Amino acid sequence: MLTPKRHQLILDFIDKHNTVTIQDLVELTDASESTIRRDLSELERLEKIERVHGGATLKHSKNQELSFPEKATKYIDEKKGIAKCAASFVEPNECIYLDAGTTTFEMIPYLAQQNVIVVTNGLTHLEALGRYEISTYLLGGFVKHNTRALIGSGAISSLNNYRFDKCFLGVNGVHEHYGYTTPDPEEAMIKRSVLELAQQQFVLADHTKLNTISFANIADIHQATMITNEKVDVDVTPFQNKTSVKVVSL
Amino acid sequence: MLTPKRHQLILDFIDKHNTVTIQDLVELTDASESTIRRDLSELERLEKIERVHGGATLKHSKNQELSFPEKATKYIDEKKGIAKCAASFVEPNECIYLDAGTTTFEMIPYLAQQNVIVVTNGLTHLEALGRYEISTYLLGGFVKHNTRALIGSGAISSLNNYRFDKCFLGVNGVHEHYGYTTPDPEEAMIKRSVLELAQQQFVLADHTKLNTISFANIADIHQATMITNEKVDVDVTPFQNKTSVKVVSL
DNA sequence: CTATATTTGATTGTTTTTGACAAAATGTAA
DNA sequence: TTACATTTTGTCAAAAACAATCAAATATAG
Repeated sequence: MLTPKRHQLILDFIDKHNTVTIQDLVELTDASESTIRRDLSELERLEKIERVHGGATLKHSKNQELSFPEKATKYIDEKKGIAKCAASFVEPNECIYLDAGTTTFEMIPYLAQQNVIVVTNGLTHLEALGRYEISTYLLGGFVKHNTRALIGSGAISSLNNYRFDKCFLGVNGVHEHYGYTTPDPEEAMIKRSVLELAQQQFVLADHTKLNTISFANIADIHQATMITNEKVDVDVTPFQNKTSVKVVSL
Repeated sequence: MLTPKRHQLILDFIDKHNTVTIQDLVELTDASESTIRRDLSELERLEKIERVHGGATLKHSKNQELSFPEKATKYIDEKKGIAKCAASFVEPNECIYLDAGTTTFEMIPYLAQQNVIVVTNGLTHLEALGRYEISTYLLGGFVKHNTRALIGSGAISSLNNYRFDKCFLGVNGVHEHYGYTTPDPEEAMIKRSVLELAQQQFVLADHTKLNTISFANIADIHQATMITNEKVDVDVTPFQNKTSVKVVSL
């Protein structure tokens, strides 16, 4: 059977049943498991379906980035350590920018007694900021519901109302050559603008982000101080040659 | 059976019956207790359900969050009626402004299928707007933590990025001579700006607001269509002489 | 036709999922 | 409270599914 025909059969089956197992498809197409696996990989690459252990399902629209609760529990201790270190740079009465994201979120408790003013694009931060009675300004813009962040031209133009003593950004990738990266170009643009508006720049990145590259470039390594945590299998010296790096040990 | 399919079955069952026991799910899915437990843990982590001893239930907040706890119980039926009426003015594909507040909040479910774009300064609206997958823009500005609204110069300047087909405002007072009023001058200023940026203006005011005066003036009666509910002890004819009034009967 | 490139199915070792079981925790009834 | 039954958690080994590799089969080009 021709490959396109097989692919069509697979897509039709999934459309009809929502899910499908490899075995179903072996019977349906009379091809081997290997072939079906290859087909599924290909169809996933084309974003037509979503592979799951044992088969495939209809694609969810929002699987590009993990939504908030999913991320939140991963590496939480690392994040807390990094956040605590980051917060130690904040001085009383400063105006700081807190990026949306789980690591920056963990900074909030440490900001409570500092009488700082916080500007953020992260909707998830608001409740905690309110609880600690921290003066907060929110960027405007389009509401990205899955990550609960504000993006778009509205956010960028809101930014021009503010200047920051320090900014604290989360990123998805840190790479010696490709710099700081994140999946969403819109968010990258905001982070880039923030970097320009702050006197001092900090990037918070746990060890899983090091030496990985995401789609959209934010800035070069040297444009911010990087705060990360130590891990035996990751060598931070290449980064240290390019920018100031703070390594947190748990 | 594939994991996502099992998860879906579990969620469907809980949606239908509100609660479920592990045994129910073992029978339903033909999986072992261990697997079901793992599924429930995972679904709880994703905040889809709530685990209880012996099984799982609908997530508490899911229903609660649709209407907020304190104010929302007061005159909630009146507000819902007014909100439904207000929403009936919204046409598909329009851009509308939804003011912060409990009455405007109740409009959200009725907007779901209309493919509208919503601009708002109400942080409490965001979760519901997200759940109904409504395109949302948020004003920027200072976060007033107690009412969870955005105010200040940042909010005003954000507004200039937008124009609205219709705006829906909440008010605290409606008076024949003193017009629409609200306690906070900052919020009044925002409402006033919004009125100017919209083609059509609506004010939502249940009967308790009629003939009362609050501190800060927003606009004259005639500058918006008023949507209210009927009550024997309030005479709406003075208002009807000055502006268009829609009276909702429960 | 031969040579080359592509697709396919089988095999390998590795990873993930699963079900079973024991120990700990929790709920219940006396 | 204690005693008892049920449920939960954590661990482990078996089973299923996986990615990677390779050689045979098939298709394509010259």
